[in-house]
Amino acid sequence: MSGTIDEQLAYLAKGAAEIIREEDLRQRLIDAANEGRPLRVKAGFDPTAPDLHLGHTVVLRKMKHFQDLGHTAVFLIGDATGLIGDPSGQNVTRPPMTREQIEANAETYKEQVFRILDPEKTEIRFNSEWLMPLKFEEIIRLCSRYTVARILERDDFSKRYKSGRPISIHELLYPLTQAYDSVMLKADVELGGTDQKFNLLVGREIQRDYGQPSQIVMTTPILEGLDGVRKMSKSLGNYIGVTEPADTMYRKVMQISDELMYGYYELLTEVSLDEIKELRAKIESGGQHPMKAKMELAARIVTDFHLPEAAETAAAAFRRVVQEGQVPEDIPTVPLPRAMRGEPAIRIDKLLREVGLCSSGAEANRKLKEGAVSVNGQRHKQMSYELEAATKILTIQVGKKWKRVKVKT
RNA sequence: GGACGGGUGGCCGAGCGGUCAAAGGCAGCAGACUGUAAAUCUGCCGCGCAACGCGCUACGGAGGUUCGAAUCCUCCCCCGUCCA
Repeated sequence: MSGTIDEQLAYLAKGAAEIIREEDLRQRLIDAANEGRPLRVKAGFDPTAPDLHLGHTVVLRKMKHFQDLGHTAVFLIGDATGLIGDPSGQNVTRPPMTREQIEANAETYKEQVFRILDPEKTEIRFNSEWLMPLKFEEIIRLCSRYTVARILERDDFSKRYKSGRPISIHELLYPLTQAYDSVMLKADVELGGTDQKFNLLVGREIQRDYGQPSQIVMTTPILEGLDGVRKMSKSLGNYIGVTEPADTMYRKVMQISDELMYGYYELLTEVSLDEIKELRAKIESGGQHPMKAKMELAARIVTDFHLPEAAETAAAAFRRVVQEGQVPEDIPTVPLPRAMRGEPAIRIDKLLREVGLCSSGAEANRKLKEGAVSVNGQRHKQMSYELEAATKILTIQVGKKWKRVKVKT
């Protein structure tokens, strides 16, 4: 543990949306220093999707900051609560997951978190450990400590209730179980996105009920997805996964709007707020091209999850493929479907479907008409394609998707 | 238990016997523009078929009425509201 308490506080507060309560955190840091005991900093993750994405990393980065000061990160995998599905921010009940799905997802989590967290100071836990053995009696006891009215205060619950959309009883249990996790883990601090605020606060009260000091709640801003409108999430498809290839990651970052770029700088890099403000001023006054700043951002993000040289390779690929419109390097090559071999002309619409460039023949047809299809660099609109005797490989492009088809061996 | 309202394409939502592959919006895809974008504009947006057409599948499920049903009837399933 290093630095004065004020310095530590400032370090931790940076990029946090809210700290409840900051005075408590100060005191807890002092206590930790005096007792020589690291704080237990909890953050829970639902294994509802197999991949972590940059949205998750906002919280993970904050955990890392605590680790930098010597504290312990408790990475909680909500395998038991995954059976409920966090209703936060949802307007519908989530379908529950199967045991197998959850376990598979939890496994991939483990591999991914250490791209950010320090394994030496991380504890990975599963809440099934204490939730599954819970006796009915104990569940009743837990439930008796909170009231329906208070649970319904939660924004999404009250909205759903008022608008006549269903809320299942088990969803009401979610905040309570999450709170119970904090009790079992003896959490000093719990981190989460601002949409988690309610759940995190319930933890404070339940801990008190169980005779523990209330955890400090720290929320981080919600990272917007690539569309710049909705929260980054796997199910919305507007995400960048931490295990995605460098090229893909780079390209996705470049696709965000200029406006969104500043938010990403703030939540996904260590660049300070002052520096970001400066960058913004420079761009708005015309002193710097926004694209350059975005490339810089893309490079930083790629570097966080890949080898340093990957960023350069990705940048080069981006320049070549997207900016210069050249053929990408890593196009998958597939053989010509058996049924189509030996013919002088190829039915391109069928081929697109067989090769997976289009999901149906009807779609392939539309794409042809729209002029989205190129064969060997030439836009092609006809259904059939006359093969020349010398042609061995067809390089086919449909919009952003590419494939090579081996016509002759 | 009773009364009422509802279940439509990935989502929201109109349609309430033929002209419905189903208005409109969102999301998505493609093209144009550009800085790669965003914004904007244009087109597409169930599947099959060498096709400006024909066929098939679709409006919670199963039957039925009708020349014809997303639209009417019956039963069932699911959801909501109010009363108890």
